[in-house]
Amino acid sequence: MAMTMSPDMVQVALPLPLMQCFTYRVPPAWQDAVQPGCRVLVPFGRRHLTGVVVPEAPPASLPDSLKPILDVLDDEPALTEELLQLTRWMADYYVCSWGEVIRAALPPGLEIESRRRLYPGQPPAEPLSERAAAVLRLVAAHPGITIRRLRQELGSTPYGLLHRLVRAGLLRLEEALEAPRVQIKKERHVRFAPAYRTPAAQEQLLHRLRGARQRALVAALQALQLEGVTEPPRATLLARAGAPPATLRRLVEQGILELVDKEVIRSPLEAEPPPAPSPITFHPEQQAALDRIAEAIDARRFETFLLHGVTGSGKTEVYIAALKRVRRQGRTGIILVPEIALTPQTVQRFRAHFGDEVAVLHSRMSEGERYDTWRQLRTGRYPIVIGPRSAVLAPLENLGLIVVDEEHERSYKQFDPAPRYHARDVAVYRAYLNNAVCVLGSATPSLESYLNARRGKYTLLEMQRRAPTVGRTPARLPQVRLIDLRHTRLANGNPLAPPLVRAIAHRLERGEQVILLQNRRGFAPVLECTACGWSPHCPHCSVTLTYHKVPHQLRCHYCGYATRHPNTCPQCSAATLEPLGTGTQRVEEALQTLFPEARVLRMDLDTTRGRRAHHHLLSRFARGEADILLGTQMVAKGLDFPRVTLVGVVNADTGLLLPDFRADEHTFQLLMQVAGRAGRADRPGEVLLQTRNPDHRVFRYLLRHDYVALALELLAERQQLGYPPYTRLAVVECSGPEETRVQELARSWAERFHHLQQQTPGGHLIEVLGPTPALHERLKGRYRYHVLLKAPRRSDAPALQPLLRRTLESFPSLPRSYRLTLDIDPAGLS
DNA sequence: TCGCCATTCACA
DNA sequence: GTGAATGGCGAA
Repeated sequence: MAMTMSPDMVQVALPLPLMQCFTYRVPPAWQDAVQPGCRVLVPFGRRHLTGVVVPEAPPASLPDSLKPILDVLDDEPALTEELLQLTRWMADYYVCSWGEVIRAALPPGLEIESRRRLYPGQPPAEPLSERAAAVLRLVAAHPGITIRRLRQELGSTPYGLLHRLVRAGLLRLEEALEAPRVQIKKERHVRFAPAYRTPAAQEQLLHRLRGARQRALVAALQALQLEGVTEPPRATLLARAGAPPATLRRLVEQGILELVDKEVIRSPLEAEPPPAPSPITFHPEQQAALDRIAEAIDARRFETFLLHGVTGSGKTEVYIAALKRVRRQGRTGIILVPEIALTPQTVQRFRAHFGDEVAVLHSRMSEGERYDTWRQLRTGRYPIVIGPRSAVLAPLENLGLIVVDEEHERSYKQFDPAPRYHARDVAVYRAYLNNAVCVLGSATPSLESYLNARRGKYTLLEMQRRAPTVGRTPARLPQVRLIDLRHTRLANGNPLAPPLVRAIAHRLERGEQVILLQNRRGFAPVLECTACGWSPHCPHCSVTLTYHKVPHQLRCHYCGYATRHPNTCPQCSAATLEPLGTGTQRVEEALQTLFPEARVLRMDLDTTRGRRAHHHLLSRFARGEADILLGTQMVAKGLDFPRVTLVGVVNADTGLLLPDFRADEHTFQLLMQVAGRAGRADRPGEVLLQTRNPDHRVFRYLLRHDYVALALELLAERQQLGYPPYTRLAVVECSGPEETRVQELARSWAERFHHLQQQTPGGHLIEVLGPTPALHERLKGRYRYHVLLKAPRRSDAPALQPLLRRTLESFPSLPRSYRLTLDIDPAGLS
């Protein structure tokens, strides 16, 4: 990809789902400033949008006249050549627009766009149609309402009506550029003007000044100077001098003091200095793994390692040692962790070794903090970044290492807005582009990575022993036992069987801690009328409503719909609605009844809404302020708690019953991970699993901590049944408000794909399955149908994307509010 | 014939 | 993803 280009026109990628770039003329004034990777403001249709200049040649055929770029928004390119190359590859691989990928690589909130807003005009002189009156009411209620918002309220955009209302003077339509939501934050600082910078001049000044307040201000600035602060913030100086702003203004007017604007960096890292590093000693397995990685780093060779190490085997120490090696070469590193594991404790472990070379990115940061961190990464201020999925696109140059910790975690796969990328796979490709090393770490690797390792595409490094904690013997793996719920009569609604209750009581007596996993939030997932069998469903989604006891509500976990709990069954009027099944709230209630003295922390989506709630809960538990940590899968990740000696899984079968070919793999991974929380110091740990399927192979292998045996069995099965990682999948989802329409569109899409494939030399490489209704056929008021595409042989997989793209391009445009979304390598059959 | 809506296309 | 042109349909 050549970075040189004819300066009078450029290709611009726009953040829209359009599979093409657009060509713009560059006015002479901008020709020196415009470079690939720069953000530019361009006219597009009747709108203005922020796009990014990409290093592409203009197409052979162009419209007669090109529109000009209106502004260049960056002095330095926002994206390096390397990131342009990476995002380009992602757009090709994930079959989405380059502009959409670029948007994911830039901090949010920077976009400048034009918006059209509506304001009330003259009052209507004659009676209006119902619809026109509705529009005027909306605009009167929300002056400055956007057209998009109006469409949401009305269901469609009545452009004709709007224009007539504007012509009649009943409405005003204004188009304006919206400022970016984030900007560089500046703070006013004060300093002496050049003539007063010497001590002598300042002394003279103090004699000359008449006002006591003016003298106090000058004296305060002098004092601050002696403390080493030559340009204090304005607020600091005023507070110190006890002077009003007017005094300062007068001194500035007299040319004695100057005001300067300084950039302020909003940083989520606490001002506290990084902690002291604890010494690292390596056991032989760690050393061997590190030696292999170090060799590739020293050779500056691209290589991907799968670091398969049991919980507590010391994977983080290996990451740190590898990163040190990379830093000694002057190269940089990215550490990816699942969002949930991104606690201050994780960050502190890296800060202990790398000090303020470490930057953090995560979703709970404000847009301002993210923007500032991104800018500092871009300038090279931080050579190390630790963050979730999106950090794989961080603007670091000279990359030497990318670590993907807990690489099997599904949160690495982006779903909601395109690009639907898998951060692990992007990490491997980015490492390849940089001749860097990629380390994928996990106690229970994804079958994709494990197969890649067995095939030699990745280098497999095994660490099967727990590392000794300093000065102690290594902790043993916890003992896992099953509680067979088929033989245990549970009292109505009691989710905890006697053996688990006894085990909990035992730990409480000894002052040890317990973690309980119940992978469902709320009180009960279903409410059912015992008289007629009716249960409440979401009006927008094809799912039952979950009963939440606090607050007393029925809630949809897919769209957020909430309603009051009905007192009687709306179908038969009986007052016999009974909660079925178990959620975290029910377990919490049971614990409070059984152990009124125990201090229980519940951790699920409902108790971790706040910015730091997640961290607060975990650190309270770590400090011993609670005895039992109860929650959804988020209790499986995160910290080490040395006093936890019991892990209980209230319903280990949740997840096994999902209609997903990865159900067994995911259940095993989750249970292994939560089991690893037990007994990490020198106290032995115990894991109790409540199940109705004690003979299930997942439990069989779990009892023996035997990942490899399960992986081999699952791999053999996947190969036989034709599932990934032996085949490649893509899902095309068609969604919209009307079921028959959605189904029809999905069917014609499948036919078009099939048809195009037949015309392609080489024959039928890709199987087309469906359309079928999605697992939850209706979500948020939209019906969903899936077409599954499958490349049965890996050698045929590269045919998938070009065919998808061609189908997409040749498919007629969809009606408003109907959508097609493509998901390459889907994480689950949702 | 007008107003309303869904459909379709262009956007550089 | 959005704005605007197009054409069919029912009400006047």
